[in-house]
Amino acid sequence: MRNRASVLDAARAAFAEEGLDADVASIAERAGVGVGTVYRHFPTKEALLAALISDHFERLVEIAERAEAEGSSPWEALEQMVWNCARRSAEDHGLCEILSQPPPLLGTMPASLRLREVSGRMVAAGVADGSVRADATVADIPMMMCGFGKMAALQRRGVGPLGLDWKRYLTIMLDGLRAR
Amino acid sequence: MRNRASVLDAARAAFAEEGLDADVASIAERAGVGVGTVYRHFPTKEALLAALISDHFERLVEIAERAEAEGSSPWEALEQMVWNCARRSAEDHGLCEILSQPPPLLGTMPASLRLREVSGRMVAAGVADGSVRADATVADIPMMMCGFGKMAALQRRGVGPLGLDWKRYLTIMLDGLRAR
DNA sequence: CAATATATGGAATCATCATTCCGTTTGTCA
DNA sequence: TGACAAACGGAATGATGATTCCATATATTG
Repeated sequence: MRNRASVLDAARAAFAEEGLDADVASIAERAGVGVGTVYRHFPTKEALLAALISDHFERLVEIAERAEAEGSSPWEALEQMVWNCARRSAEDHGLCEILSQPPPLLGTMPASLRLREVSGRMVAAGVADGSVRADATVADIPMMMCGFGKMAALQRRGVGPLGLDWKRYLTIMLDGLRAR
Repeated sequence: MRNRASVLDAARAAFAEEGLDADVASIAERAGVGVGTVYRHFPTKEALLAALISDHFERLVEIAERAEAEGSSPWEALEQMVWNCARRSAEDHGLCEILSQPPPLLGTMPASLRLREVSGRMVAAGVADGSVRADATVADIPMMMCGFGKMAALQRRGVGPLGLDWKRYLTIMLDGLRAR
């Protein structure tokens, strides 16, 4: 029934605001249903999460493909992709936590593989082009995004007197990836 | 009684191997005592953790001070400090998690403040020297170490097909901090 | 409309942990 | 050695949260 959609929306909101440990009761409440209903549509909390993650990554793939097409140079494209993916993710606490704690399912998810493909092309183009450091690899991108997720999640939670700032983090990291 | 010491050691080992969520029962078991004994010596699990963290940070301060004294240039010193602190931390899963999830207590801990002081001097010297990017700040160091903690903790847990590697991470990050 | 199948709400169940309590053991001192 | 105190061990308690169950409500079908 269409309750499924409202559960999904509620979950998205709950995870975005409260992070991955938003409890199922809170999701049910937001959706205006009982917990039983949540479980009728999704076997476990994790399954619910997986549906959302997959969705989010589809969007990131779109962003990456657009950047690849629009970027006026390999470096421009890469930079645009990173910043846009980051901006899109930064508002969602839950997604940031996922980025920084890649669960096993993430690695095999179709959208994730496609994202890896696109960014792989971009890195390769940048290396060929001489704009990206010669030893760069596809793996550097998820690594960078993993760190981004951590910074964004912590910053969102207002943690510590340490000056955590995901924009600053990406600025430095991207400079580190650029060829000298 | 000297059980206090064995509890401390057991906790260090437990947190190092199992991460911060090692449970108190596991710590007690490792120490060969009952949970009651753990609580006789430390009011809460957090207090136990705080004792260990403080200890670890003392060591990091030493490492930093040595690097400052030995480094043949501000940049050398900074680099040496970062690599040595990282190496020293990398073996301890618990410490890595702490680095990547700076709890509030960390900010006010004396050793942490001293570490901030030392690294502040090093960054300032590097900027003055022209070897560190001009807009660098003390805050960049804990930020970098926070990311390091995340990478090391995930890598240790063998997470994902993503190529997480704290050495690679630091390499890129340090290049990002260096002046162009 | 009656009978059957499907969806719902939310209380009850289960598991996991930190923390507390108290009967027992070990150590000290006279 | 006997009595008191400090240190123990580990079962019991309390809290939190995912997941399960089932009585009830809603939709379908003949």
